[in-house]
Amino acid sequence: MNEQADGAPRGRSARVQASVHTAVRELEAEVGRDGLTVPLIAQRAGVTPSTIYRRWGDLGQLLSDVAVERLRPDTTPRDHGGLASDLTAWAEQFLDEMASPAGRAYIRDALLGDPDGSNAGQCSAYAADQIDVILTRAAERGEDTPGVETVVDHVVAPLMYRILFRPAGLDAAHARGLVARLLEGHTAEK
Amino acid sequence: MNEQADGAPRGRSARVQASVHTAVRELEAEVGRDGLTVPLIAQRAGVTPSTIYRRWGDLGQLLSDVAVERLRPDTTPRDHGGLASDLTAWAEQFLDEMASPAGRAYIRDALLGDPDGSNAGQCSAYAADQIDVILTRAAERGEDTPGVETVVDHVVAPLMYRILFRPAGLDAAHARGLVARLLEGHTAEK
DNA sequence: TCCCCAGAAGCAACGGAATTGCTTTAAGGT
DNA sequence: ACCTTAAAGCAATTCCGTTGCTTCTGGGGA
Repeated sequence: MNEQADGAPRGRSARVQASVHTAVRELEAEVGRDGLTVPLIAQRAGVTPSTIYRRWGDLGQLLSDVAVERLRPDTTPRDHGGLASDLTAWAEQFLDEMASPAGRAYIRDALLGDPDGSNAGQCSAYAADQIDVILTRAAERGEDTPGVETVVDHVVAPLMYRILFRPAGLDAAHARGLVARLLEGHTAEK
Repeated sequence: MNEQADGAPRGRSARVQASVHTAVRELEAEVGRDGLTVPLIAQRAGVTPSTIYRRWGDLGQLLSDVAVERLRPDTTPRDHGGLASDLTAWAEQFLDEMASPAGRAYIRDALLGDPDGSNAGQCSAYAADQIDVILTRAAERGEDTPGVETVVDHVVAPLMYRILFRPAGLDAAHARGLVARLLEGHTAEK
């Protein structure tokens, strides 16, 4: 016996996982990030604390899971008709989402409760996937494109580094400059 | 009444701070990063737990302090006679120290228990200072140099991003490539 | 020199989070 | 329809985190 066609997924485990995740999101909005506690989340989710400890280990890893879920892009990058404008728009949006207080908090949580680095890797993969879409589209147009790794190194990494280590003096202009420099450099060395 | 000329600094506060820091370092080596706990550290340091909680807030912030202390560079960058070799050597050493398991743990701790971002800023400042020394030296030789911000964006940031988000496939060759690309790009667009 | 005062550490008690052995229930396969 | 296995519930225990109050250190002023 399985579930219907709606969102409710298979089995008790999945139900628990879903209710815990939504409990985290709800409580995060209600009591704030620092008011979160495992017993509190458990109560809201209609679950015993030990269940959470056994499945996630501790609060940090649970928050890390939820954070990664929230950092997943919900749309594919818009098509602006050219590589430069596609990348620029994407970088600006990326910066917007990640540099906000909420975005920074999610990044921190994701890195924090992540012993083996798999959650952080997932975040990086999200960005790489988005960039890959943009680059593939550009290549199909016949444009000359840098590699995904190059874009990650010279656009994503600088933005993320500044978000984490030097929040001051980071704006859309800087993001645009990074993209511009990347494309100049790429076509120049071609 | 003050202290003698040796390392023991002024007053009870400083003595406590020192003994707590050394207790953290000792216990980190003995019981491992995950075995650390405030009461344990307090006992080793000959201090009551409440003292630590009042001074540092929680374990995370204490570890963040200790981590930043360890991430401070202990030497000025070696002079290899040219900007390219200076930067390359520095990048390789930076990667070596930061990408090791111990280095990654310190970076994580420094970022983690750092509500206002001042510790992370300090880490970034360490790297920027080192780079500034190299660039200034190059400028005095009459070499054409990029700005510190540019080096941070295109060498430090990519390395740090990969350390944090994508530990796999990161080696000295990649660090060298980043420096090479930076200097090409810089002279090319001049 | 002595005393006083502000700040920091010690002490102790309490609330609640984290952990664990055992039991119970649900899901899926035979 | 049963049986097996994995996951959740339950309950008890430990000890971490927190706080009000007391005690002590050490620097500055009378």
